Amino acid sequence: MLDKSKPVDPRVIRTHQLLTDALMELLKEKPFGAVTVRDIVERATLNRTTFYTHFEDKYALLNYMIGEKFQVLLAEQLPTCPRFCEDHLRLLVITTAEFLAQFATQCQPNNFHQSSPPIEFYIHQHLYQVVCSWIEPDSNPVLASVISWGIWGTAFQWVRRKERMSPAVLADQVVPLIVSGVHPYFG
Amino acid sequence: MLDKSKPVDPRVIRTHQLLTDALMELLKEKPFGAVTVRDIVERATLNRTTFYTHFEDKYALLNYMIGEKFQVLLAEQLPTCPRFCEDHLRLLVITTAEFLAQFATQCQPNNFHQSSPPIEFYIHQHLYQVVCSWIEPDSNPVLASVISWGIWGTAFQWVRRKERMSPAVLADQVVPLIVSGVHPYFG
DNA sequence: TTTAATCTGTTGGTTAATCGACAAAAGAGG
DNA sequence: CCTCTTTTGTCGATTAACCAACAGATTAAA
Repeated sequence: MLDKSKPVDPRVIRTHQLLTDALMELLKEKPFGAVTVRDIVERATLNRTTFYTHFEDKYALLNYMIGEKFQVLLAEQLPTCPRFCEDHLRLLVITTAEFLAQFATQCQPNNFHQSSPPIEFYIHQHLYQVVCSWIEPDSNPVLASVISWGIWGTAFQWVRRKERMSPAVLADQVVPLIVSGVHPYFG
Repeated sequence: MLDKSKPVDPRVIRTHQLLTDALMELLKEKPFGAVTVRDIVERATLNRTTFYTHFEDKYALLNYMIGEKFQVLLAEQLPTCPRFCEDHLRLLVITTAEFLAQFATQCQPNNFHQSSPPIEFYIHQHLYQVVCSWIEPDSNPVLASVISWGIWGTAFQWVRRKERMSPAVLADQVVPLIVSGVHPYFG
């Protein structure tokens, strides 16, 4: 996004909604790589110029869309003021897994895994931001990376399996590892 | 409507759609008399000023909406080039009856019959225009009135009945009367 | 009746969306 | 390879949507 602050003008909100809705529809029909900016704006009944006043390119829109949808899911699952603890970490892992799974089913089966870069990559950035908001990222700049990539990678592999355990069971196995891993840093 | 010609600007098309969708939603919840312009624009996520650049008042919007929906239904039922004949007259009666019935079920049960003026009134204008497009209205200015009001009034009473015949049967009874009535004028 | 609140319709100034056009880059097919 | 087509990203000018504010009408309550 060109301007990261939350939009207030109702026209901007509507435009963002139209664009994300259009992209989501198109991802049900063809892989992200085959989607053009023209496709998106035609589906959204918007002018192509308007697209570029809001997003650099289609990758920026995809990133924005995933962030929005992930935030909505997080807001539903997490308490109002989440913090870095075992319970909330568990919910974060479950939500991430469910998000990837839900997204995979929404898109065409072959869409999800064959784009370059993989669509799943875009979720990590938002996951990282959540972890950063929980810990003090300046104290140890690597901490948030290890945690967020650990969660992301595990969920990434998990969602690709045909036979996979439930998100809750996955979280039960992941969280203790993270907690014991970061234990030295929290006494 | 302030400008009767079909809108071409995609923003105008979208605004019209948002307004009619909002009004239709509100009519499911409360009678038209209780719907304010503010209600409509809030539901449509539009500014109140924008409403007045397109419509005189809420009655004009209702009229426009009914016209649009009626036209869509007509386009589905009638052939591409309808004319004044028994077959197409029959389809017109059926479509009118079905439109009123469908509209009545879409709105709250008590909404439909207790507004002032009755919502049904707004359909006549569009019915009249269709009949005018079929005959030569200048030759006999009363002809279109008698036909359109005859169809409208019959459908109006028909839709208020608890136990009512099918639209097709209704048309079978109405059309012969019209045809024999206007027969002297068409030799 | 008076007061307070809401709805209506309008105005002028600001911001976003549209449009046509353009050059450059990327693909497709011969 | 070259040509034809499509896509991409950008530009300035036009139009529509937004917003705050206003006066007058309507309605509800005190």
